[in-house]
Amino acid sequence: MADGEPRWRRRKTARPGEILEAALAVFADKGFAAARLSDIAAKAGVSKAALYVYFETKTDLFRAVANQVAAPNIERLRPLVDGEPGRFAEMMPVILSGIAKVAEDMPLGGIAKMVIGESRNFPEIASVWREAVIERALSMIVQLVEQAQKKGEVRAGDPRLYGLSLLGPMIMGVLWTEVAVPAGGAPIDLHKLAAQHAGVLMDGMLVEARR
Amino acid sequence: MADGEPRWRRRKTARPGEILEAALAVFADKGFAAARLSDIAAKAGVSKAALYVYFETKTDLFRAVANQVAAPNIERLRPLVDGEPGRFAEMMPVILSGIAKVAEDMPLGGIAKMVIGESRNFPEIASVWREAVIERALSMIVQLVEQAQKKGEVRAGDPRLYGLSLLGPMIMGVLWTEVAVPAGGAPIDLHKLAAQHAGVLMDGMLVEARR
Amino acid sequence: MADGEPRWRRRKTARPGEILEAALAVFADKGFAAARLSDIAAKAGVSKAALYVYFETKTDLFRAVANQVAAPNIERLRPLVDGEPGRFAEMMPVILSGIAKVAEDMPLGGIAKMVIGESRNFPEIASVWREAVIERALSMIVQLVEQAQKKGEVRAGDPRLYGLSLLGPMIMGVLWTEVAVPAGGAPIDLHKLAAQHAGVLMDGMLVEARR
Amino acid sequence: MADGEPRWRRRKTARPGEILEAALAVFADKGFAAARLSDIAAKAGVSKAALYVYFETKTDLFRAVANQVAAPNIERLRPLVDGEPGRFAEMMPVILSGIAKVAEDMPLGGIAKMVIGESRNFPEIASVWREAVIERALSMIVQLVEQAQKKGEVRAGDPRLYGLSLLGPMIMGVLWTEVAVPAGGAPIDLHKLAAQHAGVLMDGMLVEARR
DNA sequence: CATGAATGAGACTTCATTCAT
DNA sequence: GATGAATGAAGTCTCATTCAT
Repeated sequence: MADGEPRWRRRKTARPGEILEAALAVFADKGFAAARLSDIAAKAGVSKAALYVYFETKTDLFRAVANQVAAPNIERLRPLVDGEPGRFAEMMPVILSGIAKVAEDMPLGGIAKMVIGESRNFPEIASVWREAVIERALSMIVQLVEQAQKKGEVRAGDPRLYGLSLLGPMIMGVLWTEVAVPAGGAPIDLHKLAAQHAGVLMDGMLVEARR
Repeated sequence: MADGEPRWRRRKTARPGEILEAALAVFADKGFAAARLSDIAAKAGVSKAALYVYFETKTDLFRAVANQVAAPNIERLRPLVDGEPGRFAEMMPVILSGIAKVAEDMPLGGIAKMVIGESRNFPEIASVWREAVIERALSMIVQLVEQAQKKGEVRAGDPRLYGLSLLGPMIMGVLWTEVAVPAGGAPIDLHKLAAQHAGVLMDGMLVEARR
Repeated sequence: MADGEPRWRRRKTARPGEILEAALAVFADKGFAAARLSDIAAKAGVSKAALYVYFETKTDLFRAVANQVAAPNIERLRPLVDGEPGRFAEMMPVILSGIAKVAEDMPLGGIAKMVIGESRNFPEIASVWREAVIERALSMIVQLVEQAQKKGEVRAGDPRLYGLSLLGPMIMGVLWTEVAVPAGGAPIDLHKLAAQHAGVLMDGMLVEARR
Repeated sequence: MADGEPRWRRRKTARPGEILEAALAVFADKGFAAARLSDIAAKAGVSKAALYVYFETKTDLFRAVANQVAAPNIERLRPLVDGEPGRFAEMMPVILSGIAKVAEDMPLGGIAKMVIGESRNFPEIASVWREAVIERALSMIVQLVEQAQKKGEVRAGDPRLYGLSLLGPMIMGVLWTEVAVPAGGAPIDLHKLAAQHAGVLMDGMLVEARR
């Protein structure tokens, strides 16, 4: 023991990332107030005191998590609308299934739950998320809709509300998966939802009877 | 002090209701963990100890709020689908604007936020809400869709997913109003959303160009 | 209901007695601090508030119980030594089996436990019991011993310490029954103890061999 | 404040012991329910929260005190009967004065009071003490008596009851010192009691007159 | 007299945060 | 940088006590 080899050496620089990861998991699971720093520390494999080396307060850590995790979300969204915008009818399924795919890769539901649940207690975080993620996604869609309307592809109507028609079911699907399924609800296949919903957006639910 | 105001006057049966009301407001605002019994007591105009006359623990009170508040929700839903189910195309706008109306009358957004935020910490409450409210609403819609499909009014497709297409935007609208608007987002007119979304559901967003 | 016969009428005067009885049971069982007024009230079949009709505070009630219950104890002791004091050797078994008999008729163990346990918190009660019961009993015995010593029946020695030799095992027996038996100890027959201990007091334990 | 005294200094391994010591004092004095954690903390020179670093609950702390303090008691008893058991008549005074000595070194009275007072509220503790201390002491004596009876030194009779005859006065003496003396009773010299009681046990109280 | 309803004071307990090492 | 030990502040809950009826 005395002059032996240390059993392992810490990956110094990795620490903050590991902590953020652990914190995201716990915050997303429990919410801000119910999350215990001791749980986060344990999950990150460090002492409670170590958290304070990197983050000044619990609130700070929460902010960091929320913001840190917002960035990659935005990046994921960009490719969905970048480049030559094709015909609207062709874009929609791509966008919707893109969202379904993103939801597979990151704990989108947990994050949404966290942001929704703490929106009053941390207005700034709700702000950040609204501005950095939701609003950006929405505005991309609004843009697409407006362009499509100009080209005569999409009917007249408030583009923003069209955005909700478009996104709403996907978000509900994500929340359902996060909230209702653990409570005994039947699981939903987000990709099928994306596909069918794209159909609704294009042709409506009705068979013939217009008007 | 002598022959002054009595320190408190009994309002017997009213008390528990007043407490539940206050508790709903605070829980919906802050979430379970961040809600302080002193806030609830103050808002209800009683002492902290009085809460314990009617509810055994904070958890109990939360449960009572969540359950108590579930019942009227169900009642509100019933008229939306009762009676002769007319043509699907005529029902949809009614249902959607019905939801918009309900959202005006009760703090639907706050409740949703509360239930979503505490779903992991109180799985039973998520269960109750899923079963008593969401699932019930969804199944009413699923039923309508199935009937309409039989009559040839609605295209083939998973009725449950159609339900999400139908409800999703309204729920997103409600959450937007609760979460994003206080964080600086532009308000949404739920009735306009209902109307326009009904159009989407009927005819789709596209002008002519099918596929 | 309006002008009917009341279903039962309360035995007004009995109330305080019933309360004291209930209080004795609970105090003896739990001790002062751990005893809940609600338990006492329930056991007495009255409301908590009713206790305050007869006793000003919990402390008051405790005092009343301790004192009220001290009196009959003293009365029970009197016959044990009253009248012509016979020969000491004949008195001892009578006294000891008298104690055993008293222990059968009243919750002597519970009371002892109560007084012992609360002696620091209620010095006055320890005082009352010491003076009114223990000291009195002891002094009666001391007196007997002194008389017997004068008559040459009993050896020289501190009469007070003789008193402890005499009483100690009976008290230990009572405490054993109250404390150790519920905790799994083998029960003791107090009458047999009284008889055998009387033998010890008279002849000692040894066979012949006087050192 | 700058370069002043550190607010607290760690004494690592010492802490739990110091806390137990303080807790013993307070519990023995007040009983479980009436003991305040703040008193214990103050007496131990730590914050209330520090108690929770070492003990999960007040109950836990109480248990630890009762058990921790039982062990040394047992050790103290062992030498009293170990080794060649001499003649019974010679052992008795040794045992009794041994008890008197133990009572000088540790707060035997306080502990007894505590255990007796909380026996109903903490049956397990009464069990531990009965089994680990009382029963053990008693059985040692019972053994001695039985051996002595075989050798013809001690009269026939229930050895267990002889045990009570032997121990009872010492225990009463200890309780007297703890309970009655602070309430105004005349102090007792436990060593004198031991000596005189040993005489009683050997020869009885009577001068000549047998029977 | 009796009580259901209400409360103030205070207890135990938790937890984010800090300090000496 | 990292941590075990410690704590202050605050929260939930209990309970003796009071008040209007």
